[in-house]
Amino acid sequence: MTTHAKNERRSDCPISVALDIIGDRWTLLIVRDLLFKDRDEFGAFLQSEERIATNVLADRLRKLEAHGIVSKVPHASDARKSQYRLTDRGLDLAPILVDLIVWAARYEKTAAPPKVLKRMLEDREAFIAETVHAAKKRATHE
Amino acid sequence: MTTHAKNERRSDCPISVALDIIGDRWTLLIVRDLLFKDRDEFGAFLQSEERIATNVLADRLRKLEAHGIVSKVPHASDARKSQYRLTDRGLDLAPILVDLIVWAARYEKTAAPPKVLKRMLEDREAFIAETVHAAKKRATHE
DNA sequence: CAGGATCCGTTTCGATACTG
DNA sequence: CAGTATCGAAACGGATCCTG
Repeated sequence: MTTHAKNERRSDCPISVALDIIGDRWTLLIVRDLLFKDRDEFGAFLQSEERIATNVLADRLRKLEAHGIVSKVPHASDARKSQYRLTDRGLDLAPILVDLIVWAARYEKTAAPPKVLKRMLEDREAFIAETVHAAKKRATHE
Repeated sequence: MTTHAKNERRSDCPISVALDIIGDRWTLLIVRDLLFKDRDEFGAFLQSEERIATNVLADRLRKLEAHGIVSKVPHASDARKSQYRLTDRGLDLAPILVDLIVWAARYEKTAAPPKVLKRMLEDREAFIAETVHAAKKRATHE
């Protein structure tokens, strides 16, 4: 049922929404998928390597929708499917996600960073613009 | 024990650390407290209005330390206390946290935003610099 | 008294089976 | 394919206890 009646706490740093969305592993992952990967369907999210469970995914998509970050629309061609799109509010997270990824990568001494990362670093503004544009495009006519 | 060789998953977006730290309500909150509030002791974190439990707090501080985001040092004047400081890596989160707070506030139609928020918006760079500087200062001679 | 650790009832998670 | 139902396992929250 998960009628999370939101016990909204007031803080002098209005971070409550951010806590719910960013401060949750799974919602963060979904937003990442929507932004940077070509995933916008239920089944596509499931294929993320982080292996989210179906019930948790359904719950988080509902939460994202409730917060106005994602909107659910019936799929254009396939009646069985639904498509999840980032709203403007969700798209506004793009720069933050990029910075977050860059931050994480900076201290991670793992193998060679992927090309994406290089672009994020050297061409941040353009990369963000392209990402948002691509996400919007996907949303309109996929 | 910094044996964080755990279940490191490889992703083409190296977001794993970010998931562990930012994608967790409590660690996110601790970092916020360290950055923007004058809290750097165990007891101080407990007084956050979000009411973290002592066992969870201890766990998250350990996790932050393991990830090299926070360091624990004996308190200068009071032998009973410990002080938690943000490392350089932790301080690098400042711009991201600021953007996150601004993002959250932009869509939150609650009461008048606090002064801090105004500064974050109108004077972002300077505000971040001051915040980091203040955190460092606190760390050295509090 | 500050910084935890431990116990314990409740909530959430994660895996899988199941349904429309 | 997109979810829901179920259930054991893990995490949480709160209270209390312990230790320097």
